Amino acid sequence: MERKRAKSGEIRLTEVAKLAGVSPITASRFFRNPEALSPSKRERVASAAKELGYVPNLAARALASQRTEVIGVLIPSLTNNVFSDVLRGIYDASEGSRYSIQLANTRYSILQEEQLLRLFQAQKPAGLIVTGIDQTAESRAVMEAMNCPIAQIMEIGPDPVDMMVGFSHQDAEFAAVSHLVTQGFQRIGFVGAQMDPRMQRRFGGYREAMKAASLFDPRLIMTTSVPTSITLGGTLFADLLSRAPDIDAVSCGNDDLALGVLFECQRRHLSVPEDMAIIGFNDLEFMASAVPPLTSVRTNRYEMGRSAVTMVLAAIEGNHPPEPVVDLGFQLMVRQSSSPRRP
Amino acid sequence: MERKRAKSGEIRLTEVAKLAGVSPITASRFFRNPEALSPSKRERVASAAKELGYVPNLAARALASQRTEVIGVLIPSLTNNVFSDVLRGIYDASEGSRYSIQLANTRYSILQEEQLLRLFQAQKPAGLIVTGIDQTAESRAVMEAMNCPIAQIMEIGPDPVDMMVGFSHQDAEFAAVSHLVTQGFQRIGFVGAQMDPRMQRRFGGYREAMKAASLFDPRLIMTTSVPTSITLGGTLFADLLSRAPDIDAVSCGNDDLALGVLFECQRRHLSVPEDMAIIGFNDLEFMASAVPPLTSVRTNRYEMGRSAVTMVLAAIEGNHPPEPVVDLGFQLMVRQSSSPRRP
DNA sequence: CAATCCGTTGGTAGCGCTGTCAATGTTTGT
DNA sequence: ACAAACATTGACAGCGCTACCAACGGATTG
Repeated sequence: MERKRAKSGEIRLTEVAKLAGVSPITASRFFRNPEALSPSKRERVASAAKELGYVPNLAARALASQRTEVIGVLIPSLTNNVFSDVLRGIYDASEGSRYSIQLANTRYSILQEEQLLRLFQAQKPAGLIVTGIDQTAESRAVMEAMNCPIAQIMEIGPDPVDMMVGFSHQDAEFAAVSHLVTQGFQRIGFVGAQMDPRMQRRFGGYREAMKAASLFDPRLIMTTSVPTSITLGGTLFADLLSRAPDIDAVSCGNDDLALGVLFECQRRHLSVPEDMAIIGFNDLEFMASAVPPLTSVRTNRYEMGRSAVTMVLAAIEGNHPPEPVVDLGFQLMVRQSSSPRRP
Repeated sequence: MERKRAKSGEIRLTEVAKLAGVSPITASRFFRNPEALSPSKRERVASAAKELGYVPNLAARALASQRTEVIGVLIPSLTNNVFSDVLRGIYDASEGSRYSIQLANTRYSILQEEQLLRLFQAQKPAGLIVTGIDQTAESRAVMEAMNCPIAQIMEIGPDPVDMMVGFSHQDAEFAAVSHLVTQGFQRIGFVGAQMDPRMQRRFGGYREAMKAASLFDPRLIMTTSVPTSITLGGTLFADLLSRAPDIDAVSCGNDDLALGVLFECQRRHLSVPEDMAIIGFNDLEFMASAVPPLTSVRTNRYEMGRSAVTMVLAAIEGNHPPEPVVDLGFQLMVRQSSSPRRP
């Protein structure tokens, strides 16, 4: 008995080939590299596929070719606005390519990351994008064994697994705090939440800038490992104020915290920046439209996602970028909330 | 010559089986249904797999079993905070199950949705979650042909493709506007952006509530198809004010717009709610901590994502829920921004 | 005019796993 | 004690596609 449309009711490549009057392998080539066919056959296969409504079986393709067309992406949070921009860049850049994105959420846990990495291993992705540079030794080992291009994003540092796209959080925060110092502020507080590695590096930037200006005082620091939120910004700022009532500025580890601080200032009738200067980090959309507009450090999040995918895609094609570490930098967006202190 | 670790350097199931001294099929069963093995063999296979560091080949599994362990998810935006909550629910609920999430972004385009749906078709997902109820006829046909559980989320309506989890945007907005009416406001404006189907239904709720109170006036409406943002809220509100300077309240199609309106009020030194009441939609985190706290309609976004996955998972196991349409409702969160109008 | 090359096409043989069904032991009921 | 029911295991035959290599014809070359 002829074997035909055996189990599944799906159209197979063989059917298409038969209708087009070519061998299955020629039909197969049509879907992967149409230029290799003569125009006449190309035409025939195309119309046969359309007529039958053929949909290639990805599992069979992956099994036969020993590779997938999936790029794995590991991010630490789905809630944080920062990552939605990165993701948008990632999805945008992957569009049009044959590759699809497989997203996983580590929830800021390097152990979860390790586990997810092993899960990805089973999929043999064509490429990988991971957040940050603080993987466990085990995670690094898995990545190195994975034999596919890997981009670490959000930060840059020495010793990339493969490629990196990011910027120096420490330098960026250093610039932010130095700006406040230049504007004449002296008692500059720091408010931080979540305290993931990037937040810690930003805190490092704050510390170095304060020390460089001989203004460092541990009482000016208010951090927590609680996940960040706007409300939390207000709470932390309130705590900070009760400990150090003489602060004249706050550098916030991110923009959500900064907005929370602004609201708390409004609640206490502290004018910004006259009574309290505020600076945020990331330059989310609301920073410019807040009242007063809030100074922040713009980070190129969308571009980071885009570049990471572009680099991974190029590497898959064999074109590893000459320089594996790309620094996307940052821009200090000076706004009213950090206007110079009155003399 | 013996065929062994043929092309790829990967460990195969056969190797594990050999080391464990069982047949490949028994080893296979170990990974899918360990309870079916006798304790001794289970033990042997487990240790053999561990020793060799075996990772199952998902493509081969999918090909042989004619199904995948992927749940496809279609959402219209990665930027909108609303969807990050839904996504969090989706990812949280899928964790622990064997299923992984495949996310795709339609960018509010039903044509893009159609295309992505066809792309998903090729993957034969085990389940599908799509946003909204306004698919094209073509999309519906693809979904119906897909032969897997499908949940439509965010909204509810008649004629589900399979299952639905959501709430009535029209009823929710109706409740919001009725609340403003009850509080004594008369010239209630509406500000809307993006104008996707859900925003349009919310607008419908506004219109009905205003008509019911004999307060409807087309000059009170300011909408645009431009994607939503906080800044846009301010702009639209400014436009609205110049057209209808006598408005005493604004109902915003979402919270971002509401925050933009609040900022614009602050800029113009309009007190909220004395000069202008504000009400938002979704109850994002910042609504409660704004100054003054902003009234909003809480929607159960996280729960929506969770339920959708739970229902799809159950349906995959053959337990379709008795009631295919689940209404998660909404709660009016009354805060200071809609305090009663002075007599 | 033969030798060589290239572009195009097809045949064969798996890729690694699981569905099906039969075979084997093992317990239960009467 | 014997049949019947159950639990456990294995053999076989693909799942739909592509890598690899060979074959073919026509164009190009010396």
